[in-house]
Amino acid sequence: MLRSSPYAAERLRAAGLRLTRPRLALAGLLFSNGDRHVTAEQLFDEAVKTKILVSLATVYNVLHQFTEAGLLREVIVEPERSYFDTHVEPHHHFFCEANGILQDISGEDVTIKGLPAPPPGTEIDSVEVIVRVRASRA
Amino acid sequence: MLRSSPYAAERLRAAGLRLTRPRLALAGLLFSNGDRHVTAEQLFDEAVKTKILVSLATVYNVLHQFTEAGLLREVIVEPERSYFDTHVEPHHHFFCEANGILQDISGEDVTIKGLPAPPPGTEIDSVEVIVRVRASRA
DNA sequence: GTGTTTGCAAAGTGTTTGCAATTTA
DNA sequence: TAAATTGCAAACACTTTGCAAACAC
Repeated sequence: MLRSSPYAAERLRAAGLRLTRPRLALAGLLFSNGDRHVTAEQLFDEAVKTKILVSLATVYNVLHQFTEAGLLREVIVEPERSYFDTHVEPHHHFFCEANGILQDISGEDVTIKGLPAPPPGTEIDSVEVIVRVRASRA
Repeated sequence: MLRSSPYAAERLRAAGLRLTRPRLALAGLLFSNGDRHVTAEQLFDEAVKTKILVSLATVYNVLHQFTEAGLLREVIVEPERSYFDTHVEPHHHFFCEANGILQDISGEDVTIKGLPAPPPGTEIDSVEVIVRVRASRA
């Protein structure tokens, strides 16, 4: 039983992942509507609402499989929850703790100057800017 | 029973915190040796080694009390652990996941250009750069 | 003395895992 | 059919909490 957007199937195949019902369904939710930032729980709830039968454990598994396959990127902004971002190119984020909303900042527009060399014996893996915001009391 | 470095006592008093044995002992560990980045578990282990009797729960409580009092700053770089930084001024970090080591990057040397305005209705709380590094295969 | 803080153990939260049953290719 | 994946429930790691006893001021 393999039915979903052909686009999702495409991406999974390209990433070398088998086309299973949960993967196709979740890929459909994730990749059909522009850039998204979701937690496992959010995606699970969405799946349930959309009448997709998946277990929460599978949502976690799939999120990690997608991340390893380069289809997602994990964003760490809260100690108690992981966010997954469908935008995998280097870029930055606004994060509002009050409502848990992450928002992309294009990586190309931002320049960072004055970074020292990484500690001896290490090399830079990624550079990420997190701009924490709060509701303005205006 | 209140014995510890007078410096620690000083800071606690200034922050409006009662001078309790656990607080004084942990403040001694935290603030006597320049800037530090610790997890609750690390600080607890250190306390145990130093023959300081504190429960892990109290270490958590104290870390949060110190954070609220402005003596520490929480740094979020891993989903499964919180780090606490004795350096509370705005600054940035190198982080090596392989060994869990955080290292300060002075905030003054770094300039970030091209950040867009924060989302409508919000204002910037903090801007933090996290440079993830890995052991170089040199 | 009064209100705060501690420590313990239990509860909580988000996440991972073991394994039999199912499904993909 | 062989190998991979799923779902469930149990296990996990880290953190928080409830509450009686201990302590600071």
